[in-house]
Amino acid sequence: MNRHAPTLEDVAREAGVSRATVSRVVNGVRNVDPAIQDQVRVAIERTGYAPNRAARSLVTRRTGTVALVVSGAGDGTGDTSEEEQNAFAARVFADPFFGRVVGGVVGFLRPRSTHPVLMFAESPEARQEVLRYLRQGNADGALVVSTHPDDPLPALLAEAGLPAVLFARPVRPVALSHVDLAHWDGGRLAAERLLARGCRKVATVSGPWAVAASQERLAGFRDTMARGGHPYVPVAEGGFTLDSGVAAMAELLAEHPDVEGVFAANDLMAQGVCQVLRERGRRVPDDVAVVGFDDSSVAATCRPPLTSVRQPVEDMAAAMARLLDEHVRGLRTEPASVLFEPELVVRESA
Amino acid sequence: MNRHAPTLEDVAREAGVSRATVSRVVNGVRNVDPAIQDQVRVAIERTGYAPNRAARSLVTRRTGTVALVVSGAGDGTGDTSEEEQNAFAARVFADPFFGRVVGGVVGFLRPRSTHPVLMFAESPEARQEVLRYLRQGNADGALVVSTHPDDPLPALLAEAGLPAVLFARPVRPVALSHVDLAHWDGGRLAAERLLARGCRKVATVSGPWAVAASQERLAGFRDTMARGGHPYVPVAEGGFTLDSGVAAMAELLAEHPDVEGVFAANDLMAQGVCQVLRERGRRVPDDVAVVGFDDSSVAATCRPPLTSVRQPVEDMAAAMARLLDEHVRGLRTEPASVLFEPELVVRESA
DNA sequence: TTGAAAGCGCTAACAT
DNA sequence: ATGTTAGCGCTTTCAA
Repeated sequence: MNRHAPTLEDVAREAGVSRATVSRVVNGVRNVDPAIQDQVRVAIERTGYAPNRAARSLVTRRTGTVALVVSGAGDGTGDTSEEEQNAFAARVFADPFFGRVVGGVVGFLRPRSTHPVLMFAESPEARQEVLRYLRQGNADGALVVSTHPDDPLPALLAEAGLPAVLFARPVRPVALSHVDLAHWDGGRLAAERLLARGCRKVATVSGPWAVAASQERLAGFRDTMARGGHPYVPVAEGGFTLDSGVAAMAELLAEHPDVEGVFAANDLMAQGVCQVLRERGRRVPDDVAVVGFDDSSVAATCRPPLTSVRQPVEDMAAAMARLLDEHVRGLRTEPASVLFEPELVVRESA
Repeated sequence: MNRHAPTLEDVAREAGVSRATVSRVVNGVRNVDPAIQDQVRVAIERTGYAPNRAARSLVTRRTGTVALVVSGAGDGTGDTSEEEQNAFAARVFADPFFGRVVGGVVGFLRPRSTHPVLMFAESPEARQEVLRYLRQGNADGALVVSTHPDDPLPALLAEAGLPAVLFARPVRPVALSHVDLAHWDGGRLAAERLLARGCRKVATVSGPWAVAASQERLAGFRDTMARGGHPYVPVAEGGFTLDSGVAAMAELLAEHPDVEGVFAANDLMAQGVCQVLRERGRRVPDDVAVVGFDDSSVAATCRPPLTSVRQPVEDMAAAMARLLDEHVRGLRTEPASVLFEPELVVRESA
């Protein structure tokens, strides 16, 4: 028994036609006699033929694969051990946000029979590896989710002329398409909710200063609070992690023990906020109302469940994949930016 | 300016040698004059050459890619909408276990310049897609993590003669390599800890009956408790989720309000156990000691931090990747099974 | 509408 | 030690 996978040639022989005709049928090109199409299809069935990806890719110069890159800003000063990389992967997956990104990307790609290659780019070597990978034609382009504002990868990608789409607008402009959220509006929604509940003393745990989204959420929140008659809003900076939320809330509570409402710039930090509040004997939402951001899975599992500003991450991720697809297929040549609107999801915490 | 990527031919011309020589240098084959090696390397540098993956793959019949498949047991009776798929992805990523698997896999793969393609196989169509993908030569093999004991994918893979390695021994034997944990010993470790703390009334929240690992953990726990003089241990079945842990503990507490120690078959459920306990006014560990399983990230973030039976998931995942690599390279022809030992990690909950 | 034939860029015999 | 050459399986002009 020959363990060789059947080729176009085999199918052609079986169907009594030429390779070219089989190719046309396989690729759904018109101009093929319906009767012959059937013959070919039967032959394909009988031989168990599956087109060879490498051969096809060699001539079409397309791979039907995209890289999904989770990118940091490691500068290579630390060691790039396997340990460190594991830690990076663990951190990434610990954030429920990323699972939603994957869900959205896969949702778009799968109907097109393509699947994402997962790459981490947290060090200079890892970034070079991403570039090498794309240049070798392992994938047609990259979907990049940066975990850090100083991430150099987008610029490298743009420079190399490799198709890529970013999640969130990069701090320094880069000639790449991206999707983003109207963060200012998200901050506004949080403020409106707290205002509507009658909270007078409010505080906020922001994301890292360096992240543009943090600033916009904060601005939207503050501007709206000011317009509502509360010009001063104490802020503590967090790092989008549970621990940083805990620390920030402890700090806030020390200086403003009379706080009645808190807006945390993501759900993970909001969870930390709730923990601290409970430990200090404050009830949520009776004593202190808490609004989170993202509407991630922790929003639902948190005690109490979090009222949160929903970021339609799945839709945004799917949009990234669509943009990349358009770029790769040459349907789109100029970088585009797609903006999504947030939405308030009311649960128990506020 | 020609936007064509440089080929071997270009490098050869630049270096004044033949394509074959350049190929040898690129692939690190000996028998090449050191001086010429340098010439070639310079030429590669100057041209910015990167080997074309498709062309290489076409002749070597290897892709340097592996599929990382997260597999369920969907039977296609429900709708396989994008929504459902998103939900599956979200559920998978909500479990910190999976992040560790990815970390371990990437840790092994990356030094070899290969990267995993992420696939979900929760429906019959998705499973066929995995088979198709592998048969087309998109990847050399699959690393399969099943979320359900009745997962039909392993058998399909084995039948098709596609290289694959499983996480955990499948319920019905399949001719594929796998890695696994000595679950019985894990249950024993949990029991020993509770026994050592002097807990007399203990209960356990098990994993789903259908999962072999659940039964083994339970058996190890019960046998050891019995040997320690506690032949009867109440059990409530959980589903490895936070909610199921909450429900199971509520049930247990209703029937056994005097419980002093609880072993939950994973950390997520242990977290649910702690939540219920706290809500019912029981302090952990003072009133009730709780031991989790996995030592996942929630073990550390849980309040209180969980004492847990550590499963070396990263190492196990890396071992999967290694096994697959050996199978693909033909270094290993018979299915193998690699067993790992658990370890107790003591924190505050017990 | 169909077939013949020329490559895509690379590796691996084989020849030198 | 190096070069020559024959494909790998597919798509795609170009003819018929």
